[in-house]
Amino acid sequence: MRPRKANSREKILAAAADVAREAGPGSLSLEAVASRAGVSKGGLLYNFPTKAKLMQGLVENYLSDFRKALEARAAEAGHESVLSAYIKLSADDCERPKPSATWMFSAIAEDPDFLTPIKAFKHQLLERLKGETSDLGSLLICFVAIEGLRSMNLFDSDVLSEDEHKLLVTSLLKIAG
Amino acid sequence: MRPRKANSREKILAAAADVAREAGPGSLSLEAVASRAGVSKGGLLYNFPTKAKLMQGLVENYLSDFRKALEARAAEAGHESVLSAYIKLSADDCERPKPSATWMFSAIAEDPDFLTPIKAFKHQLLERLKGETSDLGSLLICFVAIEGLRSMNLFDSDVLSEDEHKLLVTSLLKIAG
DNA sequence: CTTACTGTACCGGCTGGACGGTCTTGTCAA
DNA sequence: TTGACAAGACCGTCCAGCCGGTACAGTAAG
Repeated sequence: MRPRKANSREKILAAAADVAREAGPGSLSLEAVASRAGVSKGGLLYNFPTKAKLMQGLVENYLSDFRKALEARAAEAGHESVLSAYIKLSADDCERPKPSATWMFSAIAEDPDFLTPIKAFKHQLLERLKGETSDLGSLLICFVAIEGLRSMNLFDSDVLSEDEHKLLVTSLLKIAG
Repeated sequence: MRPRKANSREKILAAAADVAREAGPGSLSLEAVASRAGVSKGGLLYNFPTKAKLMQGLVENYLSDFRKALEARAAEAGHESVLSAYIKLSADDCERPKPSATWMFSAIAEDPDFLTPIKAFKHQLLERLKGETSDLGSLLICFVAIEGLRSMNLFDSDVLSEDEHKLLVTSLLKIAG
């Protein structure tokens, strides 16, 4: 069974994301995270014995959230394809003004391999989408375009206005079929 | 004998990119760069008085190379638009198996603001492309798709096969008009 | 030609601070 | 009492930036 105060883990994960976002990915230290989470360093190290484990936790948390969100969207009525669900989900994710996954940069700095599960997931997702359509060209465009949207959000590049963002999404949904 | 006329600056810049790529963005230390460049720490600090200056140098070097390459492509015969030149340039850049700009992660870790010039350039580029076409929707798709391609290359995500890469590029060129 | 001076390019040891991880010492619920 | 969990002082390591040197090129007076 999980510890009695199971919320410490999640608080720490959230705190880590906050610190990376607000203080910069290079300032993600154990002390900063602990302090932000309202926990001592020892407490943090108890939940995540190593910084690597913390990064891993961040990645796993991110992936499970992503999976859930995508499944929820895909199950909604009005989506004729997983691709359109993916597009809409990503559009919403990237509409939030502030990037939420800056911690990825910290993880990469620590060890680029931390992102392997995410790459694997993306690959898996693309395979799934391939089975859904016969127009591979359009699928690839949509897939890469979403990747671009997400990366622009991650890098905090606000080169697209709100109107452009909306136009982009409707255009993508159109060619997605 | 030490090369008296050696252009250490460029050697250092190249070495920094190499170190970030091979040892990981988190291992970009001044000593590592100096050693890789065949220069002492003091020599490095002589050319770049601060780590921040080194990052800045990396960004400026990257941008000037990018500008030159784009202008060269655009000037080539057979390009009816800057957009198609941009697409082809990016396709070629991303075909190289190894990411070449991993140092960006180091720069972000140091201070996210280092990438501001790059964002500005991208914004400027988009404005330029806007003046070229009347189909804003297609332009936006191409633009973010390229962004996606580049980010996938940067993250070393090889989710697309070679054939898929080619199909994507031809599809993009088609909707680019 | 030679000696003395000046500025440039580079060297490498040092240090102060930050950070990850360990260890000892609590604390509190059952 | 006990054992899961938390606290934070402490230690070893790493690194950016500093500083006092070295080597050499140019110049120009003697």
